Amino acid sequence: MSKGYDHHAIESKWQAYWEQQRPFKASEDLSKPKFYCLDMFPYPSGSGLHVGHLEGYTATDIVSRYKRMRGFNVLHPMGWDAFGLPAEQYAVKTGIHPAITTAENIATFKRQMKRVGLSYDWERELSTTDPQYYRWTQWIFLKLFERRLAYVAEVPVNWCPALGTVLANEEIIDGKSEVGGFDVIRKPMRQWVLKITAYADRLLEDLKLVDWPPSTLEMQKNWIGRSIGAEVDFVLADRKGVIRVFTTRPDTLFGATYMVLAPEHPLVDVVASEEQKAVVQTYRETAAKKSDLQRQELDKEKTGVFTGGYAVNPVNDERLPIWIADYVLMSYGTGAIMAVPAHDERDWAFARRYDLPIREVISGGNVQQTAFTDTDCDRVVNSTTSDGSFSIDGLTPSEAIPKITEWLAKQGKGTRAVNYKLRDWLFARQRYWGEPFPVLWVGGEARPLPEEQLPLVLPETDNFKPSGTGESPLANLDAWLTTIDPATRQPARRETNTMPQWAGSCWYYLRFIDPKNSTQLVDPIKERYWMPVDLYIGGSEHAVLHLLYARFWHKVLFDIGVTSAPEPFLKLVHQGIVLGEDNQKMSKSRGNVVNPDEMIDQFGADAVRLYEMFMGPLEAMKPWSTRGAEGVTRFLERVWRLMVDEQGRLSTAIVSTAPSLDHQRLLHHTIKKVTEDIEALRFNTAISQMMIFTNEMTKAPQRSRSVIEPFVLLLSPFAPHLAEELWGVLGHQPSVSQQSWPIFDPAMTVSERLTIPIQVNGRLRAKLDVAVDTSRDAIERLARAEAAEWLQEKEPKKVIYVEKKLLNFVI
RNA sequence: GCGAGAGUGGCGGAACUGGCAGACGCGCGAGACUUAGGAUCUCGUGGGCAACCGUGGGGGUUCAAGUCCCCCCUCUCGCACCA
Repeated sequence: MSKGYDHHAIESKWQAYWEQQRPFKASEDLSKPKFYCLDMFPYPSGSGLHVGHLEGYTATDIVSRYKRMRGFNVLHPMGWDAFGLPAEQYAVKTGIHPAITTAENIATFKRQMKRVGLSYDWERELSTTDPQYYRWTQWIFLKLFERRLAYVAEVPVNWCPALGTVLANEEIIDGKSEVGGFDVIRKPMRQWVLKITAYADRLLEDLKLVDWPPSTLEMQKNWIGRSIGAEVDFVLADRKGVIRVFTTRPDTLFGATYMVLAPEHPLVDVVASEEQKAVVQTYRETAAKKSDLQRQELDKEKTGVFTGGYAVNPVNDERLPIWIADYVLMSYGTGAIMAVPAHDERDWAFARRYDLPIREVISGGNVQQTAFTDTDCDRVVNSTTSDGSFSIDGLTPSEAIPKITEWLAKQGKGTRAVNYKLRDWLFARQRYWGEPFPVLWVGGEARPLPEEQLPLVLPETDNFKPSGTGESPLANLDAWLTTIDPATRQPARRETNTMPQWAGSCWYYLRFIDPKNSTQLVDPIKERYWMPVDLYIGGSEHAVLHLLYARFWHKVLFDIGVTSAPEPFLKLVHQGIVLGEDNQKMSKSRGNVVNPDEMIDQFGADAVRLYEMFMGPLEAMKPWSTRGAEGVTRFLERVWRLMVDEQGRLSTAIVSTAPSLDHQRLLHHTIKKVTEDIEALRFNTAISQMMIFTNEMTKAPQRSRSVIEPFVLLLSPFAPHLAEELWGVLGHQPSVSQQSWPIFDPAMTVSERLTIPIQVNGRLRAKLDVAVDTSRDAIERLARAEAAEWLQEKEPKKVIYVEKKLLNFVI
């Protein structure tokens, strides 16, 4: 049997070498240029690594290996986002402590990552569940609390009376509990909330500083949902009180014909007349029973009832009937609107249904037929006060908006206002497997735990079932629960909520910089050196929440001087979803899941890495193809045979003599292409070029070392095990990772002959093979001869010559 | 409905600022070496007999359009009564 390319032997050999030599450690020498290359760290689930994970991890690994060879000090770490619901649910079912499950899963993930040859600096490994880590998560919470960015509010939770527990959104399917299928209702409970809205403007503004995919930027902007308009006060007609509304269209104020309060609005009771009280009450109760899902149902006919009350339009003193309707949400703006049916689709539909007047105040549409919402080209009409002292008639809406806003402000009836869709962040979970809050309750007041008492360690228990009161399982642990407040020496009860999974992932990139620091979250000198993250790769499912929460915490940490850069992640890329061979999403039920371990057994880690990158553009969604993996395996075998003979020795085709000019050019072109493609994360085309190189060299009976050796280096970030082995076969000491990245000579990337396509009227008619320095005249003369058949002896009207590119006769 | 991205051979996909459409790989076909080939190597492979036709469809700009402009269709992702 011949000694072919044995990926099993080669890969385990070099993995053992890396394990021992640790060549991927980030250096503490802070004088070198740095590159921080980060993956979104995974939740270590029971099912192990997925080929989708591997796509992103391979991409960052190639960049990291490449950057090291370019002389950068590279920080490429990995850790575990290990708190979370699945381990806890498993514990409830089996009684096995989540810490045990988590440790096992981490071991699996780590083993798989090492098998793929990912060049992480494992000395920086961290887990969010480690008290030495979550000590600092708790510390950040104390800072948020100190700055009044963490507060307690009554917030509705998903309460399942049958199960006696609070449920996470993920545990509810179609309004029923996932377990048992019981009803779930909304019930207000005391909750910790983080004031992310205080950072809304900066979170929006600073998106200008980052290089992120447009869709992700857009999603963040929409989530923050900033809109500029005015708040306007409408005085109640027959009672004391004021309804304040938010509107983005104060220019349509003269067109308001009724008002709407959200059913939960506190003024409803004040406004409702005696005769209407009963209907109003019924409507409110129906609305309250509806789930969010039902209330948001599309195409639903709008409903509402008249309250019997009236308010006064501040611009014309008109009496406007006040309605309640569930199309107005208590959670946005002021929970009340002025309705302008002529120029708002929702108000128009509602007015039609309940026969309310529609008054046109912007010309250009037919408001009896449909709402006219354009603001670009048309004019304001019917908008002058009865005494004529104020008018916006004749202006365009965009001119009218500032004018009327200013006027309202002068009259004390309104003000310019900015509104956000972004809500404060509900930060508490009624769970065991999360970070405990460093908070004590003393006489109904929340008191922070002193910093010296951190970490507040999650207490041991074997009962992971919920307490039955809606509190977390921690409420069952009396010995842990009751304590003494160190400040006042009074009896205290610990906070029983834990933090959501997002908490640990909000700042882990900072801890990788200085993972063992026991006195600080991160050393400021190291932080200034390493931050921001230069390249961050992970799934687009985190486009909003994780990335928004992390940016929020980062900005708070920036404000207290822990971080030095305004934004944490400079460049962000989402790897595309890897579909099954059937072009469907991979799922156990479809049976189309590709197991990375099996693929590595069959083809080897290098082939799997290479195929992951060769499938297509990193960001695109694309199907897995085992045939395709075979294809790149053939490529690696060809590379092997380029240098190694059948006895496993250096091939006699490898020579020390100078290469041909063609081979030199091919090499330099390949260096250029691979280098530029890695920089632009176009790994698929980099691999194509290496295939072209290999195909050419396979044909050559003599392969010069001076072209083969640089090629092995180019291949090394992609197929590191094979590259190390070949480097050894070529007679060099390990490791390729210590070699410098090859440099191309621009002079060598241009060839001495050119093919000039000859067109007649833009159609390709001939091709000319000429020396690069052939003059235009000479080319044209040759071209006329070549294209004579098509020119038909006519003199072309025009001859277009693009330098070294093309020649086109126009006849 | 709104927003973002995308539509190229039998398949995955190339084509940097408008300049040879289909690189590279898969699949397929032929040949070579072989007792043998599901190994390896070489050659071929968008359609059409041809003139020609071809980058979702229809217009346009240009000497020249996958690439730029206008209209439309389809798919993916996100948001969805946000006043």
